[in-house]
Amino acid sequence: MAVALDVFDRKLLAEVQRDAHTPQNELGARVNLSTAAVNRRLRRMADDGVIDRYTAVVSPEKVGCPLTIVTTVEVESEQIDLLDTMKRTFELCPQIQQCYYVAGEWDFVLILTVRNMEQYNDLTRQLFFANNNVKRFKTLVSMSRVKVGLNVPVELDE
Amino acid sequence: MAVALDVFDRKLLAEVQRDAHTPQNELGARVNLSTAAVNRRLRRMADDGVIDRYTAVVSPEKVGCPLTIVTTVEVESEQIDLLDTMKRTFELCPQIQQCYYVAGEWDFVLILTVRNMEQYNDLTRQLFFANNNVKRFKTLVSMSRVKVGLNVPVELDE
DNA sequence: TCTGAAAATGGACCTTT
DNA sequence: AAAGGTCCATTTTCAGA
Repeated sequence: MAVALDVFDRKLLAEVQRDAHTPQNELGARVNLSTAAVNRRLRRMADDGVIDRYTAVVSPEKVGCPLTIVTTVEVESEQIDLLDTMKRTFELCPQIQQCYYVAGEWDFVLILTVRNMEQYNDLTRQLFFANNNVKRFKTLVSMSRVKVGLNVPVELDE
Repeated sequence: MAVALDVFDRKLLAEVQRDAHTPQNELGARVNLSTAAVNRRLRRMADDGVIDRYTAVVSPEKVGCPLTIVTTVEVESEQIDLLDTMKRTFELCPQIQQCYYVAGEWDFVLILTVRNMEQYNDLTRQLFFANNNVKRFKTLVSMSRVKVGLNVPVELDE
């Protein structure tokens, strides 16, 4: 599953996670590699799935979704097909940025981005109250997005 | 805080959140706009902070960080400077992808990406056990990353 | 919106290990 | 073979008319 990555690859990953718009010649200067080599490595990592995709990170506040909410969900039954339809529902809900199926006190952890409390309230009805398989859920309202990203740590030494 | 966005802007945001490497002429074709118009709109949204940054999404599994963990933390005291140093500590930890300061049963929700349980265990020592202001914390180990992203929902109608 | 210059990407080809 | 470098064609970005 994991892919062999040398120091150059890891440095490049750190750079493009920080800023994917850095031109390849600039990246080359930073990691000590020609533009062409940078190009090849980035392409290879994209082909290998090491780089999953490139994306624009949008500010939720600026587009009118200032409210971030973390919701934990406990299900009634962990029957496979019930879980699967539940996962699908969560995946399809645009306000759900992230959904983790977890072991522990809860079954799902959701990260939501919503316009306001009313919208969240509506969503709880659709997603939880209307779903027989939701035993209970807990809402944690974010007061501050202290750190937000999907950056994966990479070792830069050696 | 929020910025006025028309349908074109919102469609563009949806596109670049999906794939930031789509060329601007292609984007133009999709939303019915000239390349130059797309260029200007994207630049303006970046200048306005609507688009915060561009980033490469790296697969944690492929780089040897297959374990995602959600941790909730309750603090002893909510004294401002204690909270601030705590936030700073979380921000600086590379394995913490996300940190939300929340209202409710817990004070912080963390999303971590780690190599293995041992590394997580080490981190709990550093971050929680060594910190007097951590009253308790709970660990939820992710069995499946059902949906992962930072996509912000945008209305495409009208 | 169109046109064209500047910048960036990515392939061809040769060299090194 | 695998990976680097240089050079060149193509594509993409981006500003001026």
